[in-house]
Formats: sequence, structure tokens, C-alpha cells
Amino acid sequence: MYRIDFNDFFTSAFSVDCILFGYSEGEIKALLIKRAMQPFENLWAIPGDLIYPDEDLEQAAERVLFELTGLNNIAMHQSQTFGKPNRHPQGRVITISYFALLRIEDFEIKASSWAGDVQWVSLKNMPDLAFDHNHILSSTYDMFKLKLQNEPICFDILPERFTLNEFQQLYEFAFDQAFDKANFRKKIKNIPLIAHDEKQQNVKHRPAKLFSFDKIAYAEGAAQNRYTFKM
Amino acid sequence: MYRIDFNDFFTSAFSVDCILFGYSEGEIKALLIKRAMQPFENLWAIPGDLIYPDEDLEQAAERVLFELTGLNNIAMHQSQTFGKPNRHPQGRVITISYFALLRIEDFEIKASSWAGDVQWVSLKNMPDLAFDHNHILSSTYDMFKLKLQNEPICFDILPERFTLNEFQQLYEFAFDQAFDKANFRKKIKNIPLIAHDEKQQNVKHRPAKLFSFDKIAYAEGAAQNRYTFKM
DNA sequence: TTAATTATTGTAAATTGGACAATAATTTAA
DNA sequence: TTAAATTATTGTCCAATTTACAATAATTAA
Repeated sequence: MYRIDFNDFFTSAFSVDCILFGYSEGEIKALLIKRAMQPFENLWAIPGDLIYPDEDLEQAAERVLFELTGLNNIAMHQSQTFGKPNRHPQGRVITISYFALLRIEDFEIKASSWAGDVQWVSLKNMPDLAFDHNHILSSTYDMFKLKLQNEPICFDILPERFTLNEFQQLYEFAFDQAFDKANFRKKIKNIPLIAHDEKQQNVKHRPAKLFSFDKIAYAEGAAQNRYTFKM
Repeated sequence: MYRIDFNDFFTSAFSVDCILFGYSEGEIKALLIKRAMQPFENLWAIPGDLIYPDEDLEQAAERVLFELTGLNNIAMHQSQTFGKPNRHPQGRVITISYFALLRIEDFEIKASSWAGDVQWVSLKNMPDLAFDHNHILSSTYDMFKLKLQNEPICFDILPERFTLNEFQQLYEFAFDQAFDKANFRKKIKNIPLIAHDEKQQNVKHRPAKLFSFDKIAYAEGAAQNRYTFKM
């Protein structure tokens, strides 16, 4: 298998790029940083970092998220790997993209030393980004939508207890499309949710019932049935 | 972004692992090699190789396929990237898995020097593999099924001209599930196929009509409509 | 010519999907 | 206390799709 000396290959680096999707004001946005140094100084970029030699990939992605937002315990989902030999001007860097879904209101951004500025940018109004980051972002957005339709990752972004409207709005934002309330509820009827007695607080109208995702029932059913998250 | 000296990171290698799915005798199989050297000598493994320093990822995957089978012009699909720090006993190797779909009858396996033996192994009867290859294989099989349902990759494995039964059987093999013939044909009615006058040859019964995939019509429609390959 | 075999098409019931309406629960303002 | 406003929740009807199964068509082999 190793016809060239093994050590000749240890000349490359890995990085993770973390696409943090958030929603607010009816739009999906991505958290971008303005690069404070060369290459691509002053251009907006996806936050990322080289992977430490002893670090697991997902761990690296979670570290980038934590340094930027102070959040942990957020699931990072692997998307795709980008490795064109010349994609990084300073050497060969293969980058693995991860994404997570965040509620923008839930935290303060901590701009780290390596980022001059941090901003949520609407996907519909994306400037030219550093490196191949426009490509990475759009591929990862596609993967996000694909996984949203096939795996229960929606519950990673929803609060532990959510209203059915919040559930629906997530899909509306992700797919930039409105759904009928009554019909949405019919489509999710197979997904095991726990209905709580508790209701929404501090709203100026009839409060909605709170639900949470029934992971246990889901795990049991996932083997036999095939749940769908296509809306 | 680079708080540690950049060169400290160039201590890892990348590899591609190529999961070649084929079908015959009503089963989905994967092409495995028996390792002829340490580590994991004599264990079955997914064929793979380190990526050359100037080589694109997909190019590396295609090279592995070519060296093993003599085939080129086969689309390799990226699946996932595996990078636990200790997954390779000889150093840190992050591996990117690719898969392709092959018709087993179409070629001769060329066992390369680094593989003692090469064999198609049914997914249902998978032995313990080298490294984390059982994990890679099953994750990649999941990704294969996911893509099969969302992109027209089925036409990568079907012959250029195929019968609707062959089309159906591919899905039956992949998902290990029988479909009703009449209903299958209804489901694919949106997929643009070219119906040829030509018919199946050398069969002992009514020959089926041959079809091919209409890539041009598909590309036009793919933007507006959303084709599905869910069966 | 007929039986055997598989391809292809049709049909009717069941289920699901989409548009829209009706009812329920709560807050706010009068 | 009551009515208006607002949003949650449920129901209904019709269209479209799915499912199960049957019928017909085309070909080979005897």
C-alpha cells in the first residue's frame, strides 16, 4: 500500500471550517469572521482552524465553536471535505466542513484574537469570501438541508421544549418556504414527541403547548420504520 | 487564525478509502482487499491509499479505483471523513471515504502489488476488517443509500441502456426490499428517460424495452422541479 | 398452436396532501 | 365583565398519490 516512504506524506495540514447557521428575522444566516491577517486580509470567511495533532475532528469543530461563541454541548455535523491542492496559498490544507444550528438570541459572540470582526450574514446576500469559502458554504447549506430532511437534526437547534410553531418555522426558514399549519402538523404526526402540560409563557395571545423530542421512542422506531423529515 | 507555528501542523497524512459497491446474484457487495503487510496483515480491508501531495482528493480516489480494476471514467462520490487521532497505528492519517457503483461483470480485478487477494464480499456477511473499516463501510453504505434517494447516481451503475426491471432491481438490491413493478414505474415517471426502439437481446421471454437517462432534460428540470429518487 | 414466462398497463380502494374553514384559549382594552 | 384581537388547534373536503392486485401483451420453447 505504501510505495512511497510513509513520511513523505506528512507534509499537509487539516483544518475544520465551521458553518454556523442561525435564524432570526425570518432568515437563515451564517456566522462569518473578517480576516485580520493575510492571506485574504479583510475578507469575510468561515470560522475555522487547523486541527491539533492529537485532536479528533469533531472536537476541533467544537473548539472553534466554543472559542467564537462560548457555546458547548452543541452538536456539530460533518458535511464535506475540500482538498484541492492549491486551495490554501500557504501550503496544502485539506479542510473538513462542519455545521451547527444555533439560535442567534441565545448567546453573545466572543470575537477571538484572530478575527477582526464577526457578523451574521444572510445567505441571500453573501459577499465574496476568502479561500473557496463561498463554495464550502453553499455545499454545506445543501448538506444541511439534505440532513434536515433525513435525520432528526432539527431537534439540535430547537429548544428542549418547543412549540409546534417553532418547529414549523425552522423548516420555513431553512427551505425559505411557507407551510400550512394544519398540514405541517399532519406530516409530523409520526415523529415521536412528548406533549407536556406546560405552556408557552409571556406571549400576548393563546399560549401554545410545549413538546419535546422523544429520543427513546425514536431510537426504537428508527430501526423498523423509516421516519421522514420531509416537509 | 494560526496561533501555533503553521509548520507544526504538517505532521499528518491523508488517505482516501474507496468503497466499491457492486451487485450480482441479488446482493450488494463491496470489493475488499486482503492486506499483505502489517499493520492488520491478512485482514480484509477497504482499498485505499495515501493522497499524493499534489493530488486532488477525487483524483486520488479514481487512481485507487483504476489501479484495482483498470476502470476509469467512473464517478467517485465523497462520503465522509474519518480522523480519530489513533485510527492508524503508524501515525495520524485522516481518511476520506469515497464510493462508486460498479457492475461486477464489467471488468477484471487487477490485484495490485499491495494487496494479496481481492474479493467481493456481501454486506450481509462482513468479517472484521482492518483499522476502523467496518465503521467506514457501514457509514458509507448509509451515505450511498441517502444519495441514491436524492441524486441520479443510480445511472452511474446501470448500463447506458437499461430495462426498467434492471432499474428497479438496483433499488431492490440497495435497500434489500422488493417493490411492485407497476408501482415502481409510476414513481419514476418524472425522471426523464429516453425510450429506445431497441429491445433486450437473448432472453428466453418477451424482451423488455431499453431506456437511457436523459441527462440534458434532467439538468434543465433539476433547477426548477425537484426530482426525487425515493422509491 | 399452445404453454410458459416476463413485460407492460390498468383499476379501484386506501392513504396522503393541500386549501381552507371552524373552533378554542388566552391577552388586552374598553 | 365583556368584547375584540390574536394565535393555537382541529376538522373537512377534494385532489393527488400510493398500494395491492388484476388484466393484457409480446416473446420463446415445445
